[in-house]
Amino acid sequence: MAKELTSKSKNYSQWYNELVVKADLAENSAVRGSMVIKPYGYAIWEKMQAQLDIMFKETGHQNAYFPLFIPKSFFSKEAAHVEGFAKECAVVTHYRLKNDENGNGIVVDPAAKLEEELIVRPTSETIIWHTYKNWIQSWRDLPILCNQWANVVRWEMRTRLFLRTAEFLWQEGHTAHATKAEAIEETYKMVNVYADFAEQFMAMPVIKGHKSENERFAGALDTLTIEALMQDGKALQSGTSHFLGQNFAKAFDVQFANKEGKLEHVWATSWGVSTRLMGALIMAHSDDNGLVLPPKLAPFQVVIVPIYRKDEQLTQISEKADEIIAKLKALGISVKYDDSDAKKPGWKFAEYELKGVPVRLAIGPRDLENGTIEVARRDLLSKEVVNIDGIDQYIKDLLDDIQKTIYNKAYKFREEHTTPVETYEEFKEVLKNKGGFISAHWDGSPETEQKIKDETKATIRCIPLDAEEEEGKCIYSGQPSNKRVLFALAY
RNA sequence: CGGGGUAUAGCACAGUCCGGUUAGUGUACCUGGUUUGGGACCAGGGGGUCGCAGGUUCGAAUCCUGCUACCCCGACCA
Repeated sequence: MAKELTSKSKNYSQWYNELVVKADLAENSAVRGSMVIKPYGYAIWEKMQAQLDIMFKETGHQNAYFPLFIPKSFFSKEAAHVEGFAKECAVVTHYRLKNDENGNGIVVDPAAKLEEELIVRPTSETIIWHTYKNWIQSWRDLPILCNQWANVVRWEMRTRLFLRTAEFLWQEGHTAHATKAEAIEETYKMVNVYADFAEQFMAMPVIKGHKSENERFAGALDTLTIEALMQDGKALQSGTSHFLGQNFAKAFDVQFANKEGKLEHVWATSWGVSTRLMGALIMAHSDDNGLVLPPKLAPFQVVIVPIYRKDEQLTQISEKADEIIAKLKALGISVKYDDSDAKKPGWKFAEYELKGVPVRLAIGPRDLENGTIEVARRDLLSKEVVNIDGIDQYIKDLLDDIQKTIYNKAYKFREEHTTPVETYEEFKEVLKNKGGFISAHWDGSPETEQKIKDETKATIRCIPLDAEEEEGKCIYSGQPSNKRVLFALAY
């Protein structure tokens, strides 16, 4: 990593890309804007998936799978939706290749043109609602609470590793309800699941809130979001939950017979989080030595590095290490023992710091003599020598403490970088010199938000769910406002 | 699509302005030895169509033309 780059550096994306690559998480692939997720990075994603999946099941959802390809005509059925996604779709037009007669290698066979083009899903509302039409006839068929783990493709003009790749992995929940109230309740329920996941597992504090009209999902009546603050003062939308009203039910003609025997359109929600969460995790916690992973999402929570000169020493150390590993595993702690002879201890120390392993244990001849072990924690970069008796419980407590400490650090950072302002001058000053969330009054009009965006690049990240009623004046127009909203520069 | 930049070993770069030995440095890699409590040291070794295609020239990584890819800044966005 270049020395002048730090986590506070203005060239944050460069620092981030360096870290991501060096931490062995991902790299850009041969295809523009898409990524290869390397094994260590994918292990983190699997941890996230596993936990989210548990939380979805706990809230009554089931997994299902829908097609990758969506007929083009499906997209035109919901006007706002097609408007939102038309500009960034990958389109399949042919189904066969052939050898070129002029010797130019393999070419697309013009004879194999598809009758109707297929869109590689940018999101699955359309294909799913097409399917739901066949699943729903009566109020007895509702609700439908499905989630899909899948990849989607959005042909973005500009991409950024993890945060905005052309192809990304995500989950998308799609639910169908008999009543408006039940659908709205579902929308809130899932944004709460996301917030709990972010805070309890990613150790990343988030603000729950409504998106403004300008930032709302294409086709939604309301979009709830969790917004996190990165260390460079920019905000990242980390998950969204949409109340879709009856828009998709009407577009795909999905009606059910209610208890009175009358036909009604179904109410819908959709919600999703993506591999962008990986980017959030990295950018929220990393320091100049590399990743800092919360213990609950680390592929392994503890690494043991033996320090030895001779093979006999390694044998003795390994015996001790095996005892410790057995004890730690009994407490549900994941451990890697790195007795590889290929690298020296110093190299391993640096490497596991880069990878963000929460706790590092080192055992050498000195420890064998004294009955001790060296314990280093990644979040504080501190280390101490402790007695080996009771080490298992000691590590368990330490992991809990690290999880909390990482969260508290991020929380403190966010509190220190959330600034209430009263005037537009103040707004611009804070935005330029301090960054972070800016809490300000807004008149509620899309025009005002657009003007502020044009002039400062800052957008309304959300209207917080817990915003207090408060008389005020819009910082831009001076019109009356009854609550503050959060502005920030965003990724 | 607009504006700027880059393309030379797995990676990071120098060399290009001002053409001229066998294209170089760091790192990584291979072999041997000494090392191992914070990214070791010594010695030896392998690895290059200098992005692609033309052109100028006795001679091109270097000059000219065209093309392509990537990066950064905008418009777009989970």
